[in-house]
Amino acid sequence: MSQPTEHSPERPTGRAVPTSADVARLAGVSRATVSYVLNNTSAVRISEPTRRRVREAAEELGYVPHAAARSLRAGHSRMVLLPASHVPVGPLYSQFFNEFQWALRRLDYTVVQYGSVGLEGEEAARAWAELRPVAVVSLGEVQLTGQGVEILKRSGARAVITLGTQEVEGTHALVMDQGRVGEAATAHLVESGRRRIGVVIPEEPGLAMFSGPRLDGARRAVEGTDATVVPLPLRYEEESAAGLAARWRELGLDGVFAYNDEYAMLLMRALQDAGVAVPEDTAVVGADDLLLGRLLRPRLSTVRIDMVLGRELAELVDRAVREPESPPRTRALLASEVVRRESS
Amino acid sequence: MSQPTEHSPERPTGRAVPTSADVARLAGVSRATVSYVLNNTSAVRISEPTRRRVREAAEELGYVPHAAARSLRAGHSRMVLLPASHVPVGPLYSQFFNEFQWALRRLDYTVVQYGSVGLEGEEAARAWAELRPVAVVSLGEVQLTGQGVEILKRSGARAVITLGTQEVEGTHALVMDQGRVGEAATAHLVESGRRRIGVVIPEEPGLAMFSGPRLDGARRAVEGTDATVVPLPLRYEEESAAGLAARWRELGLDGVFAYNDEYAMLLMRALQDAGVAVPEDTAVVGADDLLLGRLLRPRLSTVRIDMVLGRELAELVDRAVREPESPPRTRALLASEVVRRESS
DNA sequence: ACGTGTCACTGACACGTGTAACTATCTCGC
DNA sequence: GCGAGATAGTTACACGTGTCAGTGACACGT
Repeated sequence: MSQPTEHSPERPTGRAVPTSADVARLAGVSRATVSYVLNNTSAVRISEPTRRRVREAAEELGYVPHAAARSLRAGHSRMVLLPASHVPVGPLYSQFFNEFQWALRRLDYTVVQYGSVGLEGEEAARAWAELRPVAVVSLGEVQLTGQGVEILKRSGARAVITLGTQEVEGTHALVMDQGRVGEAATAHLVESGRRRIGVVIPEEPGLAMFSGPRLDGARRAVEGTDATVVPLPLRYEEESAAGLAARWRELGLDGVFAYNDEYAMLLMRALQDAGVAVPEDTAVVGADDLLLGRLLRPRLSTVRIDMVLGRELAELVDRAVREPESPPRTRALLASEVVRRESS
Repeated sequence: MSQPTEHSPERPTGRAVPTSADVARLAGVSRATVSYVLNNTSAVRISEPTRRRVREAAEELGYVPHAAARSLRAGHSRMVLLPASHVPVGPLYSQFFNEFQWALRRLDYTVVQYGSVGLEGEEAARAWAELRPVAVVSLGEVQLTGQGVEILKRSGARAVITLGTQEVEGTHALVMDQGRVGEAATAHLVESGRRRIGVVIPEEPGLAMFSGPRLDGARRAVEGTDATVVPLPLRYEEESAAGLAARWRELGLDGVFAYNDEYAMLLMRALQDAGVAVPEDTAVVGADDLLLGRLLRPRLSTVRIDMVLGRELAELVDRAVREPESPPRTRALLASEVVRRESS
């Protein structure tokens, strides 16, 4: 609109985006030469003076290659696609994620997190396939179906890796066996003499994927014993916790696995305020081994979870890309270990 | 280097990825017709039977358009690029981020988070520019220079928006004035009669961007009063907090702004263990208003921060894209308010 | 004089898509 | 019988890049 001294009717932005042809023109060489120089193609020899002229021209024009055109021509990209997560994730996951990105970059992949909020199943798979990634690493928020995997593979993806709570047909699946977390926590409570054991189920959406298997694991742990398990819906709010604590005696519970440390802290405070002694009347166990859990009195017992290493996962991706014919393998993860402190 | 068994020169995957030409062949029409049908181009009329044949052919082949080719032809994309964050961020930020993504998708943009871990300044800008995004929203981890902004704009980006702690030349800048957080917290302490006020500075890397301005704000708050400010380096570990608490009497502090609620909880526990009464001997104020802070005894006083709304930011991006000639505006953010509880 | 080889490049094509310009066929008014 | 207009398509080009095959120019051995 009001740029001072621009009057070219062509481009609203004023000047066009420079291409390799512009660089070639300015350097007085052919476009092919430009490509050879800027990509350091070893099969072709270009004299040193020419190389310099090309580099200087590129610098002067501020030339940046067009990634889309490049990968169109090449027929493939080294892009690894990660559907962007929309679950509020903790620091544990955050650290894993950075490590993973860093490792992939080391292996010369381009990591792209693609926001597919609001898309589901097959539709999401199609949106991802449009980008022609060489690999897709789904972190479990979007449930990938066998159909979706087929779409991705047909679009040229050489590897589809899922990191979630269950196996997906046709993919390299890293299954985080959340059940073992619930099992370990509950077994610990049973061993320390508890008999009626509550299991907190967060009411927040998006966590069912974790809480379900954890509850199943808890049930497994009491099989063959005289202990029983009681599911306890809970919202992450003080009122909800207070309401639950008020019904505690009537529920007759003497132990609780509280999903994770945050819910455990919330519930433990509510119990104490309601006059329930921890651990005497009721033992409380969380999960994730957060630092904050150690600050409470009594100190919170927890389940420490060994997350998969980011570097390890990156190597798996790389191997899967290089050998796309190797059959997809499923691997179980999530070694977990009870850390007993004072609340149990 | 050492890939073991690569000897198929043509296509390792066996069958090729279907293109619109394949669809055209199967449907017995021209490629243009396929494009018109699949894009619902309104300017051209295609009969209903033909439309059906094309759609069925596309379905049968599992055709998915090639995003790179498409945006190459179109000359632009509706991609908004977000440099991926590698700061361990809290739930507050996480929520904002999801809202932002969702709102942008509503406006028909494609959100891509690009992992530029390990790249810096101009190099990072160049990597982003290769993707030819229509807008770049930098969330502050990577410091964008004026030079970098120039590269991006020359590559066709119609808007560069920075959300950070300081303004960047040539961009629409949303400046989160972290100083006001420190100022509000410290002013509150001064008003309640405290005179020697500690300000926690996390030693974790990546947080300096926030802690520095907060300290400055604290200093501003004591100007013209007889109160003083003492910086307190602290690692997010129990030992570090215990060490600091052990020196408390010798430091002679009677109030502390602990950077945020998590550090505040850590420090408050250490102080109590060291025999320092809160709030009688020392008042403690955190920031972020986490639920967990309300669980402690005494309940933690804090600074509630009104984050920018994701939807609001998305609309700003959209406006900037549609009117690229409008001059970049800088806006200050971060209204913050002290929530007094029991620890101060 | 001639084949062979090396050096330093250039010409031309292909990747997959969107769309402006064109064509062929049919209908209708007069 | 014939131009005008609608209908239903098709042909051809452009986007920016990588790379194969070719092309002069020159050197060298026989």
